[in-house]
Amino acid sequence: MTSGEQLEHSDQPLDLLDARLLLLLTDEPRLGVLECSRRLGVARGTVQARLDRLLGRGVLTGFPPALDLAAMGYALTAFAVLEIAQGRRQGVSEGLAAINEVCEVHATTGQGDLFVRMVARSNADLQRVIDEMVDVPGVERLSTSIALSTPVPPRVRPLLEKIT
Amino acid sequence: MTSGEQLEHSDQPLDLLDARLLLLLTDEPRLGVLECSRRLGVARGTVQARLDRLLGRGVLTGFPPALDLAAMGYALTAFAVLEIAQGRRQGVSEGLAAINEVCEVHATTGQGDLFVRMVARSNADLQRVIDEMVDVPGVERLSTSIALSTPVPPRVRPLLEKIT
DNA sequence: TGCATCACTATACAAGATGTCCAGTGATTT
DNA sequence: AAATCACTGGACATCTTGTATAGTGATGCA
Repeated sequence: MTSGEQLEHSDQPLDLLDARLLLLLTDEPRLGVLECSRRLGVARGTVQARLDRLLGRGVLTGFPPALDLAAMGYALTAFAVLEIAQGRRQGVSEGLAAINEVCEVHATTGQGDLFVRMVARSNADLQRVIDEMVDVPGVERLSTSIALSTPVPPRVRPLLEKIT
Repeated sequence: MTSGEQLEHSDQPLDLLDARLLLLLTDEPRLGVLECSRRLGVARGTVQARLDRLLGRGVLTGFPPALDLAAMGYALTAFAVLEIAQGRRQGVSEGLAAINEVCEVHATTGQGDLFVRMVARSNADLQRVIDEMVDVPGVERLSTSIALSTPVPPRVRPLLEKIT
């Protein structure tokens, strides 16, 4: 009876309903399928199908718990740019991955070869983490900077709102 | 009858059960409270109480949907280090926050003043995003590097496993 | 030593959600 | 015109949730 979304299915990865659903789940991630369907004004089966499709396509990869590292005792977040010996990226990456406090590593263009995000409990602890990184075979130069504040915390919301 | 965790409550932010619970939810985030209690071998009420406590303390901040930006059409991730005019951090941060493709901004020590993570659909699109950033009043210098690969994707698992 | 407190177990019950069907409808494709 | 597709709306049994309560062992404190 109702209906009326714009259905230019596939090709365009996300349509309006997908975006609204993801936005809803972004704001209240523990909502069940039924509650989502009520809020969006569509049938439950539709929400279920959309979620399945998003998961299947790999757009939605899951609902991991978001942890506040600071609240867990990791007061510091720091970034490191490192230059590595030619052809050692694989090995260095593995070495970095073995360090617990290393939260993220990217290979980048530009002067630095690898870019690392890490956390530490204190300055002394950060020193220890840095030392561990320097000790990884293949690491030639490492420069660190500490995050003083985070004016824009990690977000995807604006990209979804753009669709809406 | 059973029991036997180490209960050195509070002070230590996370105990063994907390860590195991968070690890479980990291791996299978859509598990319900009941299923978690079964897997962990504790009573449902215990899991419920732990989750409430973690949420209350702010260690667990929620279960946001994890989106694969690449699958959403944002093929590129890039980082920018920018230097800004003295005393303009607030304003610049707001300007950056207004750009949809800006996913994260940190103020850092070291040469650059702000560090930005952003995404784009293509090289041309990235150019557009960079131009928008340069146009933010107060931005004096901007250098960009593109993420070629991500040897270590964002993770907190190792920090939890350390507790276990 | 003795009592209060705390975290946990174990169980219960009503209310609600989920997984899974299916028939029906309108729009799009062929 | 027929087939296809996404969606609606309803139904059903089964499972989960929110909430409560009594009982147990360990810890803390007077």
